[in-house]
Parts: sequence; structure tokens; C-alpha cells
Amino acid sequence: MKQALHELIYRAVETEFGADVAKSVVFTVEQPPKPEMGDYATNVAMVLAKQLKQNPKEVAEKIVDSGQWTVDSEAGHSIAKVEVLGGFINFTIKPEVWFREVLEEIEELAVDYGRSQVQHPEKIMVEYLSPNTNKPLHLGHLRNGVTGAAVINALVASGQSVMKAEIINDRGVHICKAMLAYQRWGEGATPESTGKKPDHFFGDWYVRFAQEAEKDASLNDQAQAMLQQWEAGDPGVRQLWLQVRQWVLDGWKQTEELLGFTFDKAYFESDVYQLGKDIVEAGLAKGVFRKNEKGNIVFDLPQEQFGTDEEGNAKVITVLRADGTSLYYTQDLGLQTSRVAEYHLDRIVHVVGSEQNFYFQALFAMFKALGYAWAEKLHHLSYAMVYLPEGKMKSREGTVVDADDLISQMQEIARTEIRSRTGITHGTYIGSGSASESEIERRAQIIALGAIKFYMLKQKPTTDIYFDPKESISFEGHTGPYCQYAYARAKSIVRQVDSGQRTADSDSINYSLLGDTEERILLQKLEQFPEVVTRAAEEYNPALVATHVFETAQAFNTFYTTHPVAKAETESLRSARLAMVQAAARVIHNGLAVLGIQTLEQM
RNA sequence: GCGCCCGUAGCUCAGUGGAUUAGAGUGUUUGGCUUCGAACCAAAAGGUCGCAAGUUCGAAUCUUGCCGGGCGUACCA
Repeated sequence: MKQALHELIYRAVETEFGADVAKSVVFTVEQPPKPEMGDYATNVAMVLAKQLKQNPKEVAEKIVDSGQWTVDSEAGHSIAKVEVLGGFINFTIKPEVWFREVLEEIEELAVDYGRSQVQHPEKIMVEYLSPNTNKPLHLGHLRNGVTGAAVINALVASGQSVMKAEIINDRGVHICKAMLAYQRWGEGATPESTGKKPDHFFGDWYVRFAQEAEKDASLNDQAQAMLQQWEAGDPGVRQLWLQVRQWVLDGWKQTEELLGFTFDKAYFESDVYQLGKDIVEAGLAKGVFRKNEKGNIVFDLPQEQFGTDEEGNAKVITVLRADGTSLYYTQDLGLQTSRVAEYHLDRIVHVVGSEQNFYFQALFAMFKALGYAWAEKLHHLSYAMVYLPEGKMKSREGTVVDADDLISQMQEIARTEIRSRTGITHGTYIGSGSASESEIERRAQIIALGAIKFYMLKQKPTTDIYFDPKESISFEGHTGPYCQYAYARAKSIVRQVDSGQRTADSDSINYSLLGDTEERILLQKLEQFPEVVTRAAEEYNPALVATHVFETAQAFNTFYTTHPVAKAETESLRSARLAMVQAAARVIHNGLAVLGIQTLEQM
């Protein structure tokens, strides 16, 4: 419809102002802010007025008077009203055309509504989560994982080909610290013998190390010594290292499965940290890098992008130490180039916290300087910090919110909430009153995860989140459960209608019975969904989808409280409204799916 | 010092491809469960869009300067 209108407007401009003007004007067709203004609005007169230096209102009237709206075309026939308001031209579409078009498309595409095709799909690697193997996942990982997973879903839905990767930081002194503490005081205990979740089991030794090191500073040196043994390939250290790494990986796996985080490829730093030296050498030969007075190989950051240091010189980054040992830059220079070569990637997206903005900008600048064509396509999806009341989270200091703990706390609250609703006697509520214990548990889990994920995704990634553990994540208002509830209500209505007389099939639905304000608002939301998903993928911003799903749920709630469905006055009205209900359920479901949130038929 | 991000209602945030009267949630006040499930709906109150200039017929949105907060600032990961 939007496309058809766009063409009609174009032709109107063409007849009124000539082909050259029409070609040069870039205008949009969008929904107006208030439903009573119409179903679509175009800013074409505004844009033209600026170009022609004329009054927008007069330009708008000229376009409207050109009479293109009655021409013999499908779009022309579907327009009920054209009017000028402000500088905008507003269109009202005949409901039997508009509602049919949107509702039938949703019905037909079902789970695929919201997916788009793209002319030339790109192969994109998205790297996300990327934790350290010395501790369990915490709130920060949750934001990372939930954001990464949602962006992946949006990219896939918008027609791209995505490869999911994580890089596991399994080497370094922090891991040796935890290993040392375990060796020292562990007395051979295992996750099995203690009954602890294995990543928590090992993470506790990391905390223990920090406590002991306060009293005995020499432990830090011992940890360094252990790292050297690891580097040298000491069999005892390596064996222990493999054991504890497996514990942590097994523990994460449980959490990741619960959250729906999956990966096509896992990179271990222990495997890749030696990469990149050849790239550095080649860069040195090309003059992109240079050797400084200490013998380090360095890169001068372009001043126009990075500014200067205190003395007004270009900022300098070391990419390889004089003794030939690697840095993170070395590793990434190697890892990214080998990934692109191996999988023929068009793009790599790194989901990493904003504290590493500088790092990635510098890294990308190096790839550009080295002349890689794909350097322009690298993207750092930077998300802001999660803060607690006492400030930034620090694992060492124990000021973290553990992911598993948070999930089980929320699940407990959800469980209590479900049980508290069993006493409802009015209406036809058939919720948890008849649900088994395992069913209650399943629902509590889906609701808890929905609440947590939506909470993380409702703000754009660049906004900091301040999380107060004393206040639980809400289930009311702008939340995941609100959207899940709207879906469950929709499904409940569908069940009510189905249990009565069979309704007419979609061919015989009389769409002209629809068109009230509440219905138009809802229909707009349903129609916009696919482009919202596309835009979320383009901008790497899942919050756009979260906002849209919420607004759809809101519009649906308003619709069904004002428009009885099962109890509609006539059979045909019931069928028409039921089509709205089913389409709304579809869009809410598909939207939540992009966010990685499941729906429930009953709550 | 330099780079990036942020500053919108009491609180948490949308809106930042200029465009119709700046929106939502929450909190406060009020109304609604014998009528498809109250995790809901309806209504009220609540805003110098950090400040100041500029561009524009028109700026929360673009430009510049300033103020306040955060993150970072090679030879850590």
C-alpha cells in the first residue's frame, strides 16, 4: 500500500511540476501521529516547498488538486479521502482494501511475517558473549548475550546469512589465580563431590584467591609463575587447566541453553593468541607499521579521527612487542583476517562492551590502513555498562549479579505470581488452576526469562542500565510479561471463539466491518512490523523491536477491551475481529521471537 | 589534554533520517472485575527537551561554544 501510494504521489508531482522536479524530490510516506489524521501521510509538499521556495500548504493543495487519486489503479480506488493538514497530505484508505491486504499477508506468511529478502545477502559473523573461563556468567554477560542473540535474529530475519561465534578467553593470569587457589586449598574437591554447578564451583576459587592474596601478596607472583609454566607447556599445569576449563564450559552450557544462546563456532584464545605476527610483518614491510626506538612495532593512529596526545603528537599503539610476544592487537590482526579468508565473510560484528570502543576503533583503523576491502564493514556493536547501586560491577570484589541467581530469583517470583492467580473464579479463566507443577515451572521460567530479556533490550544499546538487585524486574507495564500476557489473552479469545460455532473462512471475511480508530491503530502496528525488524538489523538496535512489540500489545489490549470478539453482535463481525486478534497474536509472537522471548498460550 | 557515549516528566526511558499539539512505562490521584483472563483498561496531574548562540518558513532533532555525568586513553586483557 505504501509503495503504491508513493507511486501515485510521484505521478501527481510529475503532472503538476514536471518530470525533472519529480525525480529530484525525495519524500516519505508514513503513518501520521494521530489516527484521526488518516492512515498515511506524506511530507512531499514540505520537501517541494523548500526546493521551490513556495508555501508548503499551497504546494500540497496543488498536488491534491492534480486529481491523480481517482485514476484507474488499485491504489487510486482504495483511497477514501485525501486532505491537506499543515504541510502534510493525509490519506485515508478504505478499510476493506487496507485491512484485507495486511491481515491476509500476516495470515499467509505466519511465522515468516517480518522476514525479508535482500538482493545480495551478506555473510556476517557475529561474535558475542565471549566470557573468561574463570567465573560463571553475570549480568554483564546477560546484556551482551541477549543483545547479540537479538541482533542475530534481526539480521537473519532481514535476509542476511549469519554465523554465530564466540571467543573464549581461556588463558591468562586470572585463570592461573583460580587454579592456584584450587590446587592449594581444594583438597581434590570437584563439582560432583560438592554438588555445585561447575562454573560456580571454579569461580568460587577465583574469589578465594582474591581473599587470600590480600593477606599474602606472594600469591600473585606464584600465579605469574604458573602462567609461565602454562606457556612452557608444563604437563601438570596443562592437565589441570584442561580440567577446570571443562568445568566452566559445562556450567556455562547449562546457562546458555536456558537463555537460548547458541554458537556455530567457538574460538579459544589458547589456540589463536599466536596469530597475526605475519600480518604485522607484512604491515611493517608496507610501511603501515613502524619500529620505534624500543624495538616495538607500532601503529600511528590517524589524527583526524583520534586527535592527539598531550604533546600534540599522533597517538601510537604497539602491535607487537620488541621481544616478539603477542598483544591483543596482534591476535586480532591475525584472527580477523583468517576468519574472513576461511568463511568468505562480508562483515564481522563484535558485540563487546563500550569500554573497548577505543580498542576496536584502533583495530579497525589498522585494517583500513592495511588496505583490506572488508575493513569498512567491520562493526563494533558497543553496549553500555550495567551499573549496580554501588557502581560498576567487579567480579574480584564480589559486586556482581550472577546470571543463574538472577534467573532463579525471577523464576521464584513468577511462580508465586502464577499460584496467586489460581483463586480467580469469575470469567472463563482456565490458567494455572488446572496446571500441573511441571507446567507451572515451565511457565515461570518463560515469564522470568521474558522479563529479564525485555528489561535488557528495551533500551538502545548505548544507554547505561542501572540495575538495583533489591528491586526485582517488574512484570507490569513496559515489560516482557506484559507482551506475553497480551499474546495469551489473544490465544484465549481464539479458543473461546473456536469452542463455539465454526467461523467463516478467511475468503468470506467482510473487512469493511473493520475500521474503527482502535482497529486502525492496531493495524498500523501490524503493518509496520517487517520494516521495524529490517531497521533494527541495519542499526544493530533490538530496542526498536522491543518498543514495537510493546506498542502492538498495547494497541491490541485497547482494541479487545473496546471490541468484543466472541460476543460480537453478528457472526460476520466476530469473524472480522477474530482475524484482527489472530494477526495481533502473530505479530507479538514473531516480535518476541526476534528478541529471543518465548510466548505462552496460557499464563 | 585528546577520543567516544550520555543529559527529555519525581524516577526509568522512547523520539535525534528537521515537520501536524514532545510520547511511553513507573510513581501519585481517580474510576472499572455478575459481560471474551485486572500480569489489564480508562482518566487526571506532571516537561525552560542541560545552557547559549547559529542555520531554517519551521529545531528535542543539524552546526558551534559552554556546563554536568560516564567510558577509554599504546608496550593489560
